[in-house]
Parts: sequence; structure tokens; C-alpha cells
Amino acid sequence: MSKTEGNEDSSNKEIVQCPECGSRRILRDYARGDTICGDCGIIISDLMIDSGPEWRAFTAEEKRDRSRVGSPMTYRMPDKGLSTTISRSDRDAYGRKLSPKRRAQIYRLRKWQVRTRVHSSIARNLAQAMPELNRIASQIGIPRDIRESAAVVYRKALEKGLVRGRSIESMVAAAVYLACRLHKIPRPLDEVESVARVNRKELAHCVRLILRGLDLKIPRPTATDFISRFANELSMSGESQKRALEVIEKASEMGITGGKDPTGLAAAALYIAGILAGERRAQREIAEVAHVTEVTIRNRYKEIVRKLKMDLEV
DNA sequence: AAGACGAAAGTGGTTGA
DNA sequence: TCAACAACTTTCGTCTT
Repeated sequence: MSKTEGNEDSSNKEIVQCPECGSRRILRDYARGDTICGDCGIIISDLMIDSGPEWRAFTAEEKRDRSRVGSPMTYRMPDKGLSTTISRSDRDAYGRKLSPKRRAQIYRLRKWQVRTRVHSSIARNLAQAMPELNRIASQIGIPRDIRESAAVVYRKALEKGLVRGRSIESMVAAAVYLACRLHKIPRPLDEVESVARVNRKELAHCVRLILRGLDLKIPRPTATDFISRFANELSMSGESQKRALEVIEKASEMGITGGKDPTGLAAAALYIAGILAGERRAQREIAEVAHVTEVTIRNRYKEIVRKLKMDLEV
């Protein structure tokens, strides 16, 4: 049966209404070549199933040449809908039982068919996730190599099926966050949260999901990890940084670092170091870059001074 | 006047039943 | 799942430089 009757140009129809929610606010994402509903965000062009052939014939000759059997191609399926599916049944086309040897062969074929399909679904997900990752990464300004490992983390999570049921964006954000921690330049969760359109709870959930699912052994960020970044933002010298690190080391020897917010500790150490090195910074300034309050800096640094019996001739 | 201090009440996350 | 808990924040009045 020819599939070419009466459907010339059906694929050229302009989309004016969202098939999901009926909205008429239709947006075009030229960068990705998608047509998107302005209200529900669904990708319409990807969902439209064109019942006609994907080619057009202008002459009778072309029609004859191009006619063929099979469904039209659709980009909705990773294999463009052209694949043959190997059935699970253990009988052949005539209903006879297959020999054990043959059955094993079919089983192997089927396994690989399923596997390749999974792989392409991963590729499709990645195609969506990677631009997102780049966006988040460049907005909070993280270097290329960390992006790379964020991508690796995300891919692993994806392959483990951890992304299923969560939004791609939140998982990408979580991957970025974790990659930063892996590289010892942790960014606060809120910073990632502010550029990703994900609420904190969801983001934290995803982070834990990945941590548990991938068995990542990421050392918990310590105060020392924050020193250089904070010091740079405060334009404090290497001398101050060195002193701050010493302060932290002594403090942890005294066992007063456990359970405390490492950023608060780093902030307090920098405050003390600033005084010692003669480049004092106001608690407010430090609090700002460390994303903690002055009160926390005060509490920490009071405690350190008390426990270490330091003398700050101010 | 700016910065530092500390008390008190409030908030979000962890832990253990 | 819920309540208790510790750490941290917010707010605000006071003190110091």
C-alpha cells in the first residue's frame, strides 16, 4: 500500500497550539531547533508524530522511486523508529520452538539490542544536559577541568539510572556542586542553587542521591580548602593565608573544629590572620565573601583565641 | 561613625526513636 | 515520620576605637 496519498506538505504545517495544554504561546528555540510551548515548556516539535513520509515527491517518477514500506522516520525514538525489535518469545515465525543453541543466540542479540538502545537514550539525555551544565558552570565561573569532571559525574549518575524521575537540571546542578568539591574548591550550595532553577531541597536531595548511588568518596570540605579563595577575594597576602592555615591547623589539633561549619572556621582564621599580619579586614567584609554572618565569625574566633590562648594585641 | 560585641529568639538540617 | 538538638542566622542594643 502506498503511503503517499493525500498528504503532500502535511509536515509543513505551522504549529499554533500546544497539543499538551492547548496554549497558543508557542516559542521557537532556534539554537536547538525546537518548538516549545511557552506555558508548559513541553518540546512540541519533538512530540509531533508526523504520519506522512519524511520526504516529498514532486513528480510521479520520484514517487515511484521513493516509495517504500515502513513507518515514517521520527526523531522521537533514538533510533528514529527504524529498528526491528527482537521478540522475547522462544518460538520462530512459524510457531515452532527454537533449538537451545538458537535460543541462546537470539537472547544475546536481544541483549545487545536493548543495550544499544539504552546507550542512545543516554546520549539523548546528555545532549540536553551538557548545555545546561555549561550554562551553570560558566555562570558561577568554574574552570574547564571541573566542568569535565562534572560531566563525568553526571554521566555516571545517568548510567546508573539515578536521573530517572528527577529533573535533568537539578541533577546537573548537583553534579557541578560535587565536582567542585572533588577539586577541593567547594562552592556553597546556595551559589549553585542561585544559578540553577532548582530549589535547595531538591538540589540537596540530588547531591545525596549521587553520593550514595555512585559511592563517591569525596572528602568533606575542610576549612583549609576555603582559605585561598576567600583570601583572594579579600585581596589578602600569601603571608596572611599562611597564618590562617596555621591557625586552622592548631585549632583542629585542639579538636574545636568538629561539627563546625568549615566556612565559618576559615573566615575566623582569616580574620585572626589579618590582624596578625597587619592587614585586618572587617568582620563584615569577611562574612560577605565567606557567606556566613559576623556573629559566626565572632563565635569561632573567640573560641579559637580562648582555646589557643592567643594574644592579639589589637 | 564604623566596627566589634553579645544576648535572645528564630531557622533549617541532622539524628535517633 | 516526628521530635529533640546543635550549629548557625537574624536582630538589636551597647561598647570601643
